[in-house]
Amino acid sequence: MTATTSTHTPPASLHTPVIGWFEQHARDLPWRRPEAGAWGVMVSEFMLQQTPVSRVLPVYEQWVARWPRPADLAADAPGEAVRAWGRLGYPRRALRLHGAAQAITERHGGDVPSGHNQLLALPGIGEYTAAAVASFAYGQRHAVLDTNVRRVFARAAAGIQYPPNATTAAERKLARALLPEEDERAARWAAATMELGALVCTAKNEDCSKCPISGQCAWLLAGKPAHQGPPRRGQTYAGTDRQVRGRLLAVLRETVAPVGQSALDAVWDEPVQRARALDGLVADGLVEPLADGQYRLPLT
DNA sequence: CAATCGTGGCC
DNA sequence: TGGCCAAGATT
Repeated sequence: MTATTSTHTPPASLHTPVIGWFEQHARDLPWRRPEAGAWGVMVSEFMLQQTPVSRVLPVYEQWVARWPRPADLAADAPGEAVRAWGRLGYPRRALRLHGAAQAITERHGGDVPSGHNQLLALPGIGEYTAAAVASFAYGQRHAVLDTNVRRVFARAAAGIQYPPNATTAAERKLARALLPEEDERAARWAAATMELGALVCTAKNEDCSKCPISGQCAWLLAGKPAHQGPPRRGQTYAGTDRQVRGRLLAVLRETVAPVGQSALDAVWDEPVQRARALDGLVADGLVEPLADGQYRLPLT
């Protein structure tokens, strides 16, 4: 067997330019500052799930000021988390973050756990977020596969414009193979590839002239062929239950006092869909029905 | 595995 | 104008 070590040696030819670019161009985001701590990192990761940085920034500042430790959030009502979530979208994330804070308080002495499996066991934390917190907050070596990193790898390594709709085993394998050996450098690499995807190797209007690895990008070298596979599923919104749920919850966020049926009926004229949406919010624990027929954000 | 789950800005 | 996209998780 030919003893080429290259197969098992992480490509420093990629690491060095990408990490170097990151050191020059990384945004100064509050959750990247040392004072953010693991809790700040975790709060930011929940908020950043499917929501742009620009919209997260002000809400993040309010959250960590109001609830500086997991126990502070755990001691407050889940409805307060939903209210403070504001218009970030996907409000179940607020509920799950509150639940995660409770679990951290009860099971981990109030400190965000550092183990990948411990993180995975918390509500609202999946494969990506567990790896992100372990990597960014604790400097561990994990493959951090978010939409940005997946796109960068799809282009640079696979030579295609967009990654598959769902993360594949091949992507995980590739991400692990590309991981630098040393923990801190691996964590740096994770943040750097993510930032590269967010700022340069974007979904649309990518700027290859600013890319530190354009000379090694399989997609660019192939002439940037257009996306082939199945169309990436667009998300309709107007007229859906999601829109109705959003309107209902917006009413409930405005006031601490319980809200009557009539105030909720005013947000949507179709009664069947309106009732279904409200039932869904109650089932999700986002809304609490009271005995007198009124509704409010959950106190417990 | 595919559907569901918010919201707003941009080209 | 409207489809597309944004640091996913859950069922």
